[in-house]
Order: sequence, then C-alpha cells, then structure tokens
Amino acid sequence: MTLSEEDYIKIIYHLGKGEQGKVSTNAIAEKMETKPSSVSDMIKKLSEKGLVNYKKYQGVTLSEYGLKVALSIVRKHRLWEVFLVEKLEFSWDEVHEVAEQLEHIKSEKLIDMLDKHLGFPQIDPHGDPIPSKSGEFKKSIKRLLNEVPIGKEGICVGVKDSSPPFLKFLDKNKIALGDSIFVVDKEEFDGSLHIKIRDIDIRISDQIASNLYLRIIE
Amino acid sequence: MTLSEEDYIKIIYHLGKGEQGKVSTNAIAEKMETKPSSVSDMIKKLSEKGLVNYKKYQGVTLSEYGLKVALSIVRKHRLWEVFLVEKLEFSWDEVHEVAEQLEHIKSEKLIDMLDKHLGFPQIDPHGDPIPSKSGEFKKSIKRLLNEVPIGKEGICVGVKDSSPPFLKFLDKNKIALGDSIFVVDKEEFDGSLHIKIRDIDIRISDQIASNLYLRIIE
DNA sequence: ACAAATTTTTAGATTTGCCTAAATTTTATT
DNA sequence: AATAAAATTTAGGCAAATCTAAAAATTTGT
Ligand SMILES: [Mn+2]
Ligand SMILES: [Mn+2]
Ligand SMILES: [Mn+2]
Ligand SMILES: [Mn+2]
Repeated sequence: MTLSEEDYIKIIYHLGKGEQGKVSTNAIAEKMETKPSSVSDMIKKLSEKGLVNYKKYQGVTLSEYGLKVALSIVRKHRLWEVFLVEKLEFSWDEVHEVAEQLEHIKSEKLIDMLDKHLGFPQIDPHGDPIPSKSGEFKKSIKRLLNEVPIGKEGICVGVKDSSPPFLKFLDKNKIALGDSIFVVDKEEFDGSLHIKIRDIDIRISDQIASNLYLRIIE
Repeated sequence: MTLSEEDYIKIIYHLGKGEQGKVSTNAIAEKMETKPSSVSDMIKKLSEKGLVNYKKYQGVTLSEYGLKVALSIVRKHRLWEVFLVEKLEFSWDEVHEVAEQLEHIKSEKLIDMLDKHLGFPQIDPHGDPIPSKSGEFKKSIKRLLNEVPIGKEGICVGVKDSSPPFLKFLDKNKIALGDSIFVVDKEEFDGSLHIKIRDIDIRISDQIASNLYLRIIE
C-alpha cells in the first residue's frame, strides 16, 4: 500500500466513526485537503483492491479487510505519539505531524518492539485507545472529572470553564492538558475528589472537577 | 526534497567516498537498483536544483549544498540505527532496511531529541561515525584489534580468519559482530590484550587479536 | 588511429496521484 | 412534479519517477 492509500483508508475509518457509517466523497476531500475528483479516482482504486465497498454516488464504507488495515495504521500512529511524548519529551500538541509520517514506516518487528519498549500502552497522549496487534481496543469516552468512577484513569483533554481564574488554578496545581489523572477516592459529603496526577496525590473540590474533561476508556 | 531525491544524494555521497570523487551514472544505477536512463533523468533534476555538479558524460559530484544534505541524511540514518539496536533490541544486521525508511522523516525536533535520547552517540552499530548536527564527524578506519592503540574503542566488524575453531572461540567468549570493544591494556611480553566488552573485562592472545577487525574513529 | 565495446543520454511510454472543467446524478426547494 | 442547488463522477491533462529502445559520446584494444 502506498502512503496516500493509507491516509485515505485512515480518514475513511475516522469519518465512518469506527466502523459502519457511509462516508461521502466531499467529506474525504476536505480531510485530505484535495479535490472531490481526486477522491473519486482514489476510491475507485481502493474499491478495486477490495479495501472499500463502493457504489457510485452512494458513498463508501471500509471492507472487513480495509478495517483491518485502518486499525493497523491507527495503532502505529498512536504508538508513535506515545513514543514522542514519553521518550522524546514532545508535548501533547506537537506529535501529530510527525506521527502522520511515522505511521507509514513498514516493519512489523519495528512496531512490535516499539510497543514493548513503551510498555504496551493502552491509550495515546490524547486519551485515544491504541488497538492491539489483532485490532481490538476499548472505546474511549469524554467525561467530566466529577463523573469519572473511582478507580478509573483518564487523560485530561479539555476544560468546560476557560476563565482566567480557573486556568490559573490549574496552572498553580500543575494540571495540564495531556496529563493522566487517576481517581483515587471521592468524598460523599461535598463531592470533593482525591486524585493522583504524575504520582502526586492531591484533593480537588467538586467545583473544579466539574469543569475538567477527561478521556477514559471502556 | 522527495524521498527519491534524498536516496540519490545519499548514494552519490557514499560512492564519492565522503566527498570529491566523480560518480558515474552506471554506478548510481546499480546502487539504486534502477536503469542508467532513469539516473540521467534524476541527475539533470538534481543539477537544476543545485545539489550536484554535472557535465554531460563526465559524471557527478555533490555541490557544497548537496554535501550538507547528504550528511544530514546519513546522520538521521545512523541515529535511527542506534535507536533500533540500543532501544528496540534489533540486531546489527536487521536495522538497515528500517533505517532506510526512517531517515526520510521530516522533523528537526525529532532528530534533535532522538540524538539526546540516545546520549549523543558518535558511532552507529556498524562502527560508522555519526555526523553532528552541523555536519562534522571523524573518519572511521578498519584496524586489526592488535593494531588498535590502548584507550581506544571500536566496533567489531569482521574477522580475518573465518575458520570454525576461531569462530567457535569467539562464540564461547561472547564476542560477536557489532560488539563494542575497548582496549584497556596491552602486555609487552606476548602482545596479549586486556579488553572490555559489554562491561566485562577479558584477556585475549595476540593470535586472537590479530584476526579480529575493529572499526574505530579518528 | 580506428573499429569495437562500453557508457551515457535522448525519445517516447507508463503509472500514480493530482488538477480543472464539464457532465451527470442526487437532493432540496418551491 | 419541476426546477434549482449541491454532490459526485468523467474527461482530459500534468508532473514525478520509472521503463525500453535507440542514438550519441567516450573509452578500449589492437
Ligand atoms: Mn499519514
Ligand atoms: Mn492521538
Ligand atoms: Mn532511504
Ligand atoms: Mn550503519
């Protein structure tokens, strides 16, 4: 498979929201930053290769084989993102462009050993799940921190309240986007939380917890 | 620069033995596993881009700019080889194909941080020197172990005597191609050597040392 | 020095991925 | 249901990198 084919397959996968949804030519063109006519050409090719199901004017879906290919590319993309953040000190928001290139490197051994080197991570720096070698993975969902069950872990992916005082609070307490947060316990009385972040235990009020989004799996 | 252009530049660099030598169309074609006519096309393009000096039928040399580009690709290739061996448990002879792909990833930060992650290595798993970011590096030479000066380190790259008894000896003493060997001391009397290999100190006779090739720098 | 062998370049095609412009099909609006 | 709007496909071309076949230049051998 060429680099371009792989990018198309991955985009069809994402636009199809994981599996079924029919994907339109225009939507693909926008994501690929190309023209719909070019997409038509490529879809025809992917269809001939058995990667997508396609009827003219009716949109495309991934075939079973196409889904397998998509998951392997997503796996590689996310593993490389973990590598960049964990081993090379990249931040959360710098990894995408490079991972977009690295995901196309062809070597089964490389990706297996990278997985091992990273300790078989389950989620990437954006909180998205990493498919296993055989293509299985848990769905991830976005939840406010105060709705995350005790014992769960997630990645901080956003804020509900983006006012300066709140952001200042987060900064002072060294809570940043991309941080992994583990919910240790919850106080019945006032809804305050006991969390573990970067191996440090802290307590935060319900007011704080209800303004922080976490991405968790399962 | 395209992937293909980069591979051509790198091959011209290697065939020109580091710098000056004029390189023939046929030689490039053989290394690139392509036809001489394709090489002619590409040379014309590289010449127009100012990467090589070229007069029809007279062969090519790298321009100053082309040399800079070549060294940056060689740097990337060799750093990735170190990564594969040191961090992902690849062996000596498995790294080339993958590094051939990784060397084309475009990100200055990536390669700087990889360099740091690896501890700024000076030589790759084959004993070849790694150019610095600015393109400087020491030349490497192949020497019989008994001719390596005390205090120097090198990579084991070959044997002079390839008879079964000698190979068996190497195996028993856990000396393999790709191993890094440091010459601690030399006994005047019989020429025997005290070496450090994988943090273990051993002594070997002059007879052994004169049948092992090391690649050392400077 | 000159013919033969070798090397290198040109000419003309092919494939991949992309483009613009025009035609066709589907969807939305009256 | 007819027409307008939007989405999609087709037609025809282009640039990059390759190929085969043929022509041109250089090198070799006597
Ligand atoms: Mn990509
Ligand atoms: Mn991600
Ligand atoms: Mn390469
Ligand atoms: Mn090497």
